[in-house]
Amino acid sequence: MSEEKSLNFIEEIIEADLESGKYKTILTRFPPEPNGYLHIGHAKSICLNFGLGLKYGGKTNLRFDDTNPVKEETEYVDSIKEDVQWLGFNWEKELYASDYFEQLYLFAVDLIKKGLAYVDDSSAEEIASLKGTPTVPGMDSANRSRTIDENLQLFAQMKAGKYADGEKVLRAKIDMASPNMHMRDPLLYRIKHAHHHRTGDAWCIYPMYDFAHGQSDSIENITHSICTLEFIPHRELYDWMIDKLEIFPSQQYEFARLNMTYTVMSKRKLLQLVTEGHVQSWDDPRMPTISGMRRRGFTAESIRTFCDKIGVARRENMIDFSLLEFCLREDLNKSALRVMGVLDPLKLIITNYPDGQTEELVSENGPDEAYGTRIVPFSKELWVEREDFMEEAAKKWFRLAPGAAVRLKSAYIIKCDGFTKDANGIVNEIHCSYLPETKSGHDTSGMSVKGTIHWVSVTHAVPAEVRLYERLFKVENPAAEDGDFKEYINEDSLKIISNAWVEHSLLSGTTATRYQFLRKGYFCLDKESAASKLVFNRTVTLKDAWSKEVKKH
RNA sequence: UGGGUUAUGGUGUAAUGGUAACACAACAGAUUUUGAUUCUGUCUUUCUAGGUUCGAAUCCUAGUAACCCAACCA
Repeated sequence: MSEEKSLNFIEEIIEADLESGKYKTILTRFPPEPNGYLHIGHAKSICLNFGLGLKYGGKTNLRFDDTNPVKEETEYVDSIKEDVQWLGFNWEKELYASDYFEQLYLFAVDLIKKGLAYVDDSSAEEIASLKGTPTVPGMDSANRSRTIDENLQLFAQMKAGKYADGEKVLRAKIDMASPNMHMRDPLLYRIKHAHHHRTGDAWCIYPMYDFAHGQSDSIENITHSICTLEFIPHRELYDWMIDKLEIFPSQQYEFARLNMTYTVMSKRKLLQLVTEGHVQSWDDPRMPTISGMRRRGFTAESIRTFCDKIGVARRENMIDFSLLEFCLREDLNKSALRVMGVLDPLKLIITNYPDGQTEELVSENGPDEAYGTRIVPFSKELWVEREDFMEEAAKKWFRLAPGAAVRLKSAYIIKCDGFTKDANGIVNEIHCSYLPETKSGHDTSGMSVKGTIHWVSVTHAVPAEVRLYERLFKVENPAAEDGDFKEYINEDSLKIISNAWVEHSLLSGTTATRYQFLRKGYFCLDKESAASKLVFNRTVTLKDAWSKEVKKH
């Protein structure tokens, strides 16, 4: 009651249904086809359906819409279950449309007996040409007037395997002149002599979406069947089936699917990215798949927050990728361990520091005291970030440059005295002197500097590979551009750094550990990482006011 | 004989006839041993034209634009 947040349109419907007594409790479902991996668009649907169940004390089923055996595989079933669980949701029942094949077959027989379905011998082409167009009414098939007995016999023979693929179909008898193309005698069953991932070879006829989905909802007593906008034209048929079959009246509601800038969101396109090698796999960290995002280091919490923030409505949308990044950073900032890692190393020598000496300095692990501290070794030679040094300081430059002073995080203030270059004219060493009285936590100097930089001790550092990811596409909406969407792929979306140095403490992490490399971004261990060779993914950068400053000039 | 759906700042989402608000983005500034975080502030909105009303984002009329529908896919 204290929650003032306004309801989305589906919540309004549910509250009205609960209040009127239409339902005592609600039952929703998340109904993926197991023909690919789940992506962030599915996450919106998952959060919606499971969220509604949770919010209103109802339940949510996970139902696999597995009515097309040639596209579906157990591998996908497994990944979908893993992804839903990872997102933090528990389903009431794990169900399959294929569980209902027998019941669905009986429904079809019922329809035939009622004179509302018939077997058609027409080819796919003939059916298409008789269908008409949106502006031209269709025409009846010659088989439309078959007797009920004949239809019953033919359908039984279809089931028995008497016919080859495509030889016959079962159609609903509705209205070939309907303005809704889906009502022009839609196909109910087609013949496919194919192996099904669950029913094996038990069936050679398979129900179409329109004869499986709504009926499955009804069998399960789903109260609110939520799908995306493109199914609006199917709703008339959905209702027709329930009416004619006289079964539980589930109701379909549609919302707008998620679109996000700089990525694509269709399984077909994502599949192409994988099969054509534009990315490595479905869980490539650049992919908008749940598994890709998980591997990249996204937290389930951040994805849930994102889905909550984008809302649920019925108009087309294009969400800024930056909103997702905002939700990610907001969550990671609360929990990521603060560590130091140098991605583009440049050697810094503290000329007045004793040779061979090591100090154990203390550095904080997290955003607040509760995270405690750890020891970070310090010595005469350090790796620092190459981009933290300029031969000639720019305006507003707070970092290293000849004559400039900076603080080494958790260590000392140092002053840059000079640098050397290699034979190619590339800077290879920076020479600095440190101020012993500026030791972190014990600073008695009263000095203050504008810049603080991260570092790792050369003799103590651990080598690591770091993978940096950029957006996968160069344009906001690749699907809407002229030509093939793949022309807009960002060829520089993956940058592999093989010579990074990180602090020793990173040897003890797991893939579940979230790190903030100070000043560089949020990172996590990749699944390919090993003790012998650490591999990190950059989940997301930190916001960077300096790079904006640079771009301005 | 076409039908359906949707229009609110740069992007999303609210406001259910009564002060157009919240978040992201952008832009300024303060704090900072992360140019991060945090904090403060600025910026821009009801598709168009009529109408009803004391009062319209909301109701009415007529337009306009975008998206969806003619797979033996889901």
